[in-house]
Amino acid sequence: MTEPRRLAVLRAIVEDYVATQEPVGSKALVERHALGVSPATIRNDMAALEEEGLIAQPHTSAGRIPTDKGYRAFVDGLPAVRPLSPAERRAIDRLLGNGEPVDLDEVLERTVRALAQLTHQVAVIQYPSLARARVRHVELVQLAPRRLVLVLITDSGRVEQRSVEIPPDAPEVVADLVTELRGRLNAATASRRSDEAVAALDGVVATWSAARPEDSAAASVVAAALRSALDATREERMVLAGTANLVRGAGGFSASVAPVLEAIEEQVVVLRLLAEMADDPASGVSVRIGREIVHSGLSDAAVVASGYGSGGEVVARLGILGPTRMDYPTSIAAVRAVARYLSKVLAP
Amino acid sequence: MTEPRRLAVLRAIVEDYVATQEPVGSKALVERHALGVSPATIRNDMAALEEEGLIAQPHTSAGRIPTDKGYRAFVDGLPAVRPLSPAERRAIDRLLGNGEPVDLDEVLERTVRALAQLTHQVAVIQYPSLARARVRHVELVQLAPRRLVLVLITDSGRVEQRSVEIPPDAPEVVADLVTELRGRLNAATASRRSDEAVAALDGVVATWSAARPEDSAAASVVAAALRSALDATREERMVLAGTANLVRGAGGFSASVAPVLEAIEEQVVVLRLLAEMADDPASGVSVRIGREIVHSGLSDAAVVASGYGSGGEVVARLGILGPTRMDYPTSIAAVRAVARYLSKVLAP
DNA sequence: CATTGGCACTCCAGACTCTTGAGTGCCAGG
DNA sequence: CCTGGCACTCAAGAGTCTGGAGTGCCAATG
Repeated sequence: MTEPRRLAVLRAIVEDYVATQEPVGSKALVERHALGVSPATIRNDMAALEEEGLIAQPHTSAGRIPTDKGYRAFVDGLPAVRPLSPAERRAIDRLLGNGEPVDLDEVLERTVRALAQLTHQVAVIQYPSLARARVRHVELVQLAPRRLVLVLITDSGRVEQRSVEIPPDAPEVVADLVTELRGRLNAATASRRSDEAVAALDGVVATWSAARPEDSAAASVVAAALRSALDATREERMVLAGTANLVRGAGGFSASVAPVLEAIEEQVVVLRLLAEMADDPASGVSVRIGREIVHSGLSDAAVVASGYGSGGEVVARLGILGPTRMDYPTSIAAVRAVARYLSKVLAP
Repeated sequence: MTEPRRLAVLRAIVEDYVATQEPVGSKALVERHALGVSPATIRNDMAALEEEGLIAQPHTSAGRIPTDKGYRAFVDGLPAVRPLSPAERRAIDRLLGNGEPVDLDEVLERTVRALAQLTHQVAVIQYPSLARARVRHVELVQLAPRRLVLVLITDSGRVEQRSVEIPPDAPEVVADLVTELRGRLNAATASRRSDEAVAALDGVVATWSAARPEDSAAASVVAAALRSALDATREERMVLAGTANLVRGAGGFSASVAPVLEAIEEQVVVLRLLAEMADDPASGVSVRIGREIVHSGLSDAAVVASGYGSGGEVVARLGILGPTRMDYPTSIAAVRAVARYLSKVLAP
């Protein structure tokens, strides 16, 4: 029983099971794959694979299906990243190539839809994390006597907004106060990273309160809003597409899809999951399978993810989520390709 | 066969069917509702109701289920908007009451989640339409020699952003150019409604090109971005929650939920649907049931929607989407309550 | 004339059985 | 180490049966 053949058998089992969604037996295996040995031999290999916990049978005398561990061995044993087929390449071009991208939101929106369509899974893209981004400009605009809106622009082009309500016990703000406050905030935070900018805020409030004590309340609520906006640049957001794919191939998940949908709606879960996945240095892609995902509702899901970012630096992550029984080679290739595309588009 | 009793029978059928999800027969009906007549009488009524197309039997010798038309009659015959139960009121307070709303995005996000939880359906909130909003401020910030970001702030607090790329054959822009362009754009558009502002833009580009012909290319791409942002204030966006509810009560939809999920992901469909629903003046809520919705994938869905807006003026709509077999009284009450809540919160 | 009890009829759902076929493990022989 | 053969297992599907819920119709009744 040669060692390499056993892996070939595992690979064949995974491929057939992914394709047919049915337990695969020894006879079917030798028919569909040129393994050069008889079914009996395959049975011996299967027994060994089952011994190792890589495959299992749903019931006695049924074919075998891969376990999480089996998928893991399959993925780790993949020779290299499969290049995209011409059809896939065309599909990417078609989905992403045309039209002028008008802003970050739209680029991500379009890209996530493309990824979902390519892989037939749920696609997720995390917004570029801006912990390293620098403050470019702070805009403060008055909408009503007691109502302002604050807009934070970072050098990566992300825009955060906060509405500010002046408390009723403080005096109403007037235009030149807004102007001056805006000036001071910009002076204090411009070109700073968000953590530095937050630190500088206290000083602004202090000197302001000393100079114009009657308006200290207004200054502090505005500062609080700015602090919140700065914090948000470190906080994560995401965009999502392809939810319908979850129920489409209805047999995808063994149990119900409800817990999966719930986990997805609870975006925090997905973001945390993406964050804790470290990419394989060779392929740039990481894979989590079944029980490797700690979250309870996702125990029969798998995630394929990759970092992306401008200039080689990973600023955020994207990926797909689907049943463990998914086409890993295709998914990995698609995620990798889309991550590269997005990195290129976002490069300044 | 008195006319009012027939409506009572219809109401009872709808209620039982919604509760049990099973066809309801004459005997079960008299047991669960105090109708004061015998099953045989009910059967006569049922025959009449079926004659009118309000109910139907899945097969001969099964109980009856309401048709779309039956639900419609049921909804139209509802005595009045059911007041919220104390439990529901508490739930709304709990879900929406606490915490300072920091900005529009977050208010809508939180509200839509609450609505989904209250009704156990998919909830949708359309962003406030800003066709009537006025330009408050246009900000133009330079990120790189050929890269700008443009931010549009309206007096309703909505913020739109566009990134602007200066074409490589035009000269790079310098700081004072940005400043001057920003000034001219603000002068031309401030306090204008978006359609007026769009109209004024051409003038800006024209005078600018005359004054500084070498930078006319930069001016026109910036103007295009601003025009796009202004257009977007009229275009619709929406926020969504509760997708998991679609599959939760798995028997909800007769066929698969896949087409419904697809329609929802195609947000345009939902937005168009919301837009074409006119609220009943009495309750402020409108209902579309089954085939009344033209979209093919939604033929066994129902939508309960309501407008909301600050100061009595409807600026946008919100609603829920679920199977035709839904608890209309509760849904209508919840949609109404949440719409009122949101109107109050957004009131300046 | 609406209402009611009775009755014959229909038909789905679930339980039960049977059969089939794919698949397995093991063993003895190459 | 591979292979063919053989006995064994078991889920899935096809039939069959039966109970019960439900209906429509009709004659009787207040």
